[in-house]
Amino acid sequence: MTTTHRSPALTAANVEAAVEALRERGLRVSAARRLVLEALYGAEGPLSAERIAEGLEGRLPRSDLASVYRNLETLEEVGLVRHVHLGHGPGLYALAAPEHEYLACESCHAVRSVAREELDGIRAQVREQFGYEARFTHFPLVGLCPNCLAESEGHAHP
Amino acid sequence: MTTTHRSPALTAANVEAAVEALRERGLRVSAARRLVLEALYGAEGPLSAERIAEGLEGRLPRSDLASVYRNLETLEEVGLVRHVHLGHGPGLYALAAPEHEYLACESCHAVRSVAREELDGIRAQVREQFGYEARFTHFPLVGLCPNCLAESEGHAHP
DNA sequence: CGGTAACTGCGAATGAGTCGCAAAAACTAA
DNA sequence: TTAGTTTTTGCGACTCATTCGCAGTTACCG
Repeated sequence: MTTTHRSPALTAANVEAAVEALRERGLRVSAARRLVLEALYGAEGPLSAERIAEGLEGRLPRSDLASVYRNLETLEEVGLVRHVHLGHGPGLYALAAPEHEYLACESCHAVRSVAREELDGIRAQVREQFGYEARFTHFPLVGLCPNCLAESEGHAHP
Repeated sequence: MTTTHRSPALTAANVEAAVEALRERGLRVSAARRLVLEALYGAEGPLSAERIAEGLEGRLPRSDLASVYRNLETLEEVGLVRHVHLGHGPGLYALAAPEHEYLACESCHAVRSVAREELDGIRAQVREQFGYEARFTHFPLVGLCPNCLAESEGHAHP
C-alpha cells in the first residue's frame, strides 16, 4: 500500500526505447507485450501479474494471464523488468531501471522502496560480518515499520 | 542444504515439557500432534510439512498432510514452533526455542542459520537508518553467500 | 464409563504460476 | 504485397503448497 516508488513517466519515448531494446534482441513487439510494458511505465509501484492482466482487458481483443506471465518473464530476461516477493501474496513486477530495493513491514505489510545506495551501509556490514552480499531486490528487507514498532513497543493499552 | 542448526536433543523430557505446555492451554495431545513435535525436536534443521508428514507414515495408522499443517499452525500459535519462507519451495518449520534467524543465498539456495544476537549489529543499523526493526525469522536475509560471491566476482573463467 | 469438545482423514477447493498445443500475429525477404 | 517462417497468443489443463468443509474419531473431564 505505502510505496515510495518513482517510475519514469509513461512517455511514448520511454516505451519506444524499451520496445527498441526488444527488437534488437530479435523479440517481437506484440500489442500485449507493449501494453504490459506501458502498464509498468505508468505504475506507481510494483504490480502483480493479475493486476496487469486486468489493465489489458478492453484495451486488447482478448488477453490472458498466462501470456502476461510469459511476457513478464521475457521482459525480465531482457533486463527491462524485475520482480519482488513481498511476503505472502503474488509476486510483483516493476521496471528494472530505477534500482529500487524494498523494505517490507511484517505487521502492516506496508512496503517502502528505497534507492539501491540507501542500503549500501547495511550491505557493507552484512558483507563484513558474514561475507554475504545482501540483496533486497527480489526479497525485501523485512521487519517492523516505524509505526508498527511504536505500537508494539510503548503503550500496550488494552 | 547447508544449515548450521542446533536443536535441543530429542529427549523425552523436552517433548514432555512441550506437551505439558499444550495441556496447559487446553489443547489435546494426540498421537499425531506429539509426533510432529518429536520430528521437530529430532530435526537438524527446519522441515517442510511434507517431510514431517512422511516421517509420520508407519508410526501412525493413518496420517495426512492437512493435519500436519493444522498441527504446525496450532503449535505456532502456542509459540512452540516457527516457520520460515526460504525463497521458493514450501515453508519450513522449526522449534521456536533456539532463537535462530536465517541467511539465504539467492544463487545456490544454501541456508545458514545464525543465533539471533549475531544479527544485532545489522538490526541496529537498520533501525538507526530507517526506523525499522529488522527480522529474519520468517523471511531470511537474502544475498549471495561467500562461495557464490567469489564465483561471480573474480575469475569469470569459461 | 459416558459426554462433548477438539482432532483427524478425506476429498475437494484455492491461489499462483506453468505447460502444451493449435491458431493467430509479427516480422522478413521476395 | 504477399508468402514464409517463427514468435506469441489464448485456451485449458495441470502443478504445487496450502486451506477448507465435514463427518467420523479420539482425548480428556466428570
